Amino acid sequence: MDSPSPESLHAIHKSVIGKLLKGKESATELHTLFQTLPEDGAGRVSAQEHVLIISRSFAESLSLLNSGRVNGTSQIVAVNGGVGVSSGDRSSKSSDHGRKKLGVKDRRGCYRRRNASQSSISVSPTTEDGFAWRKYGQKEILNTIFPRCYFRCTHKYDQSCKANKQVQRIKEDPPLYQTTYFGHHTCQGPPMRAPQIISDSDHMTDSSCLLSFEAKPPTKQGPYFPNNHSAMMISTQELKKDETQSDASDNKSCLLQDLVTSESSKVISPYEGSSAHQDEVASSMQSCSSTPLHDGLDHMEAFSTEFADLDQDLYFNDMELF
DNA sequence: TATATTTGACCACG
DNA sequence: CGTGGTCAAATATA
Repeated sequence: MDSPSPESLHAIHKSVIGKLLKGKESATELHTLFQTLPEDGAGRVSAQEHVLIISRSFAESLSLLNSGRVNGTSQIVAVNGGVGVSSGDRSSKSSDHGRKKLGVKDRRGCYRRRNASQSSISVSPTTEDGFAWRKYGQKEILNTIFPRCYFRCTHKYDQSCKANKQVQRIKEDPPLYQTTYFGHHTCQGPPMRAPQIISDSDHMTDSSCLLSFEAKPPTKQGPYFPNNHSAMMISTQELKKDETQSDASDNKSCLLQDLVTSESSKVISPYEGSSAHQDEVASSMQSCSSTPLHDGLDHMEAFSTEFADLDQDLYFNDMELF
């Protein structure tokens, strides 16, 4: 049949994602606005709920678009297919109650490393995203200040939802979290309201930026995310190294945050021309870092020169994969 | 009592 | 062998 050319498909995808991103940004800004309103009206609560729903709807759509691209190659099979630990499995080994069953070979850690090729990264002052998550692990990660938290969808077992996410705090004072999503929600909009998410965030300002990445299959010089950050972060890591070695770990996080900020606005730009909104997002994020960083700015210069490549790279990825 | 979180163990991967 | 992702018993919370 007359199927659209790949180019026009790319264009359509890009356009759709751009619009979704815009909508989501608006929703989050709206949400932020609500935070500033007095808490008297009951209407505010319901309005906020709507905002959450909208926000969630956008996030889900984006997630679907991301994962839909591989369609057929059941993404992230490694996680569930490989490990295959489900409730039944669990009960089968609950026979002995010892915490350490050294003799018995249980299946802890029996997993395949996640194929990072399917991920969306969101940087936000909150971890709130409207979905119900269940934390299943936390780990100290090398060269990071804060531990990384691992979440799976609450409906992993009852609805076989494969959505997972990793949340890493990247800045302390105004909290800033980098959330990496894997897989998309196949669960039905659960009857639960949003927050059941991470405990340590009471900030509801959901001014997040969603970056979506896709691995280029052939590039093999190690995993797509060699460390704990996305492709975007990879080269920022080098900058970070300087910082790390020099000293102040706090400085490090500031720098990272700054980089992230610029990333966000940069990355979104390929989707849609209008940059006014992006600036708002960027500045709203910037406002999170009240710390003026002289050192960081120096690095930003170096970073910006590198950025041309990064930007292209990212853009390229998106183009390639849509 | 049911459900969620914590945390040490386990193991694949590089 | 080090690191990161996951499991699951123990524990906490509703």
